Amino acid sequence: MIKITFPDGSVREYEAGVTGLEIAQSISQRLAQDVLACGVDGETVELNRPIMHDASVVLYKWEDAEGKHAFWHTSAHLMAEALQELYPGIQFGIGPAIENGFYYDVMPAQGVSIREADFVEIEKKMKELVQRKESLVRQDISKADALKFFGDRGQTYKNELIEDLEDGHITTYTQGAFTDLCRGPHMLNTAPIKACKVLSVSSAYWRGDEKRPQMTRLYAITFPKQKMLDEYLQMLEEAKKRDHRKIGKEMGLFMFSDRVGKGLPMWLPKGTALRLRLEDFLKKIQKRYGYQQVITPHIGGKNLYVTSGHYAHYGKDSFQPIHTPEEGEEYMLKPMNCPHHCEIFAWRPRSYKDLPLRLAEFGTVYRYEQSGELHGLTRVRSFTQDDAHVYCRPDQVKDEFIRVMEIIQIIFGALDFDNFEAQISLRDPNDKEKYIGSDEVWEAAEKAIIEACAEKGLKTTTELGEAAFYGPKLDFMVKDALGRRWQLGTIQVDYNLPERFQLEYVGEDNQKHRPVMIHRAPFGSMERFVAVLIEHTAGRFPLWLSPEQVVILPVSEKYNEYAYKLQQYFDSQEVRAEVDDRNEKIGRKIRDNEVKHIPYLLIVGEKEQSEGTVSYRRQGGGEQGTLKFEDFANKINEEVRNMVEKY
RNA sequence: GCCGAUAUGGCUCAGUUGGUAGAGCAACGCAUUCGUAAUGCGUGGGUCAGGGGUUCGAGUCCCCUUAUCGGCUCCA
Repeated sequence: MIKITFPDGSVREYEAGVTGLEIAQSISQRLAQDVLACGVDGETVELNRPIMHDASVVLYKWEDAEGKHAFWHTSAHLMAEALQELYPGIQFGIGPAIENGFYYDVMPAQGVSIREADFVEIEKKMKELVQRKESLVRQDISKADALKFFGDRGQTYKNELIEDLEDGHITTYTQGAFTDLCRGPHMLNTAPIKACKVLSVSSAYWRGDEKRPQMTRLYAITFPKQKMLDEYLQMLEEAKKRDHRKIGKEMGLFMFSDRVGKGLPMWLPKGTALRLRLEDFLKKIQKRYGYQQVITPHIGGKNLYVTSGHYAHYGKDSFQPIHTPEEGEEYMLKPMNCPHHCEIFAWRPRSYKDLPLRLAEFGTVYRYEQSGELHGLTRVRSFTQDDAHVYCRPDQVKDEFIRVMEIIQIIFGALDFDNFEAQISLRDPNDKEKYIGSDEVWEAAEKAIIEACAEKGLKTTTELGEAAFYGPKLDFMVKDALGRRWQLGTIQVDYNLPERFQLEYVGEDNQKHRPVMIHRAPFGSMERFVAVLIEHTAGRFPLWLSPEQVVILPVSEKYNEYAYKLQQYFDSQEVRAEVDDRNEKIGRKIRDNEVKHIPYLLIVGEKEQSEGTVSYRRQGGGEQGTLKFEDFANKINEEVRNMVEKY
């Protein structure tokens, strides 16, 4: 007999060789039906894997990430099986489960392509295969046999994968006529897959290498119930309604023009009002944190970037130099503000008493992003960073880093951005060529970041090889409406630029010392931040009043809750009379909590020339009075500001 | 940059096997002043992304360019 320990700490005894499924059956029939995979001592395995020793066991259902993973991974095999039947001669790459569903990279036979129009056929075939209730059979296979097996079937990509595997650790899974190289784990058979949907087709480089062939990547998702698929698809539709590109267009926040150029956004009056509101908010905080504003030109001499090292790294992939009538004179659109700020630091001799010197600028920069990368406001070719550079003594780095983290926390907190991820990006220790600066300097910078995060108790993930070429960084990542991850705030410790610009300060010892530089941008870029803010607020959070009396009111399930707050102010005939006709209707709807019919996002109470007065009365009795429209608007502004800024 | 898809009035979309551009909303005008999915009547608005080709004839078929969308790669 062996002892099986469950997550709740309870222990049961079973015969050696018992399987996860048998354990589930011993608990309840219902559980046995729902369980998809099991964890044995931390490893997820099939339900029919015999357990030979004492172990801690977790039974995974659909609700568990591991359960979904097994479900989707199995579904990937199912789709591959369908593709194998539909597209003779197709070769398979990899087919993993992902956050929402799975994909399979395939290479159809020469001259064959898989198109959106074929999705229905694939889904049909998958459903047909499910009907056969085929079991997935796991088999250990030697490397030589595996190479022969897949080689005989012309699966060159699979063989390339096998080459990298260690003999003795190779397994395959077979269902019906389809055998795949796979580590598992899987469900015991494909029967639980009740609903499937091929979502999109695109291409992906084999093994992520742009020099390798492009595979056809099919994204799909499956569910144990048709209803769950319907709900998922509906959820996707809802998410599309929150897309900042759609809302930005509808609300008139920003625009693009082919004549101006792709990736070059233009802020319309309402969008500008929103953006300025955010900028003012940050400026106020920065003032409190001892920052000084500076303003620098949009271009800089090419030599500036040769000095900074950016030219060597990005020169060829940037907007190319601007030439003047002067022979040999070249300027570049600035792709970042740091070099300009370094010149400001070097403006005059600096004392240790000047440090930390915190220079802030809403600096518009220009980067030649690959055309296929452009995406709404989130990836553009001209954008404004809420940039600042903190020059400090080496012993001040950690404190300054922490102060920057505080600013980011204030902002994210005020805007209710709670589900961000903090990512520490370090250099790839195996590819030091990519980076500039000495080992000691890198180690000091990485240590400072790690310690600062630990000290602030920030939950972080660490990515190797994601550092900027001049230093490690801490990034704050937020997801958009469709779950795509975008980097917003960033803090970077840099020992290299001060070196390149030979920045110095005179220390207490009357000797010259090199300052350390911290790059930081809490919003990241105004464009991207506003994009993500729109998608977040459209989903759930209240409202914004700019100094121009623009209220942006997002619609969501929680809409009523926010609408109620506004109701307090709009509960008067006079307000209705003051705002223009269209907004009047909206005001009324808010009052009546008639929100289900309102479009995604509204602007309420916008009034350009108002001379009248407003009588207002707070709902539920209490405060009332009469104010000029302007004062009334300011009053609302103030209250909403307090509400939003919370601190 | 790469693979694939898309491109019709301000917006959302129709437009059957190629035969002289349609709707709703918006805008504008008049009436109405309470009409609480949004009053009534009327008006204007598109060389169907741009260019080339096939054809007696192209929004509809073919090619090129541009932009956008979904991914890949990239992201100072």
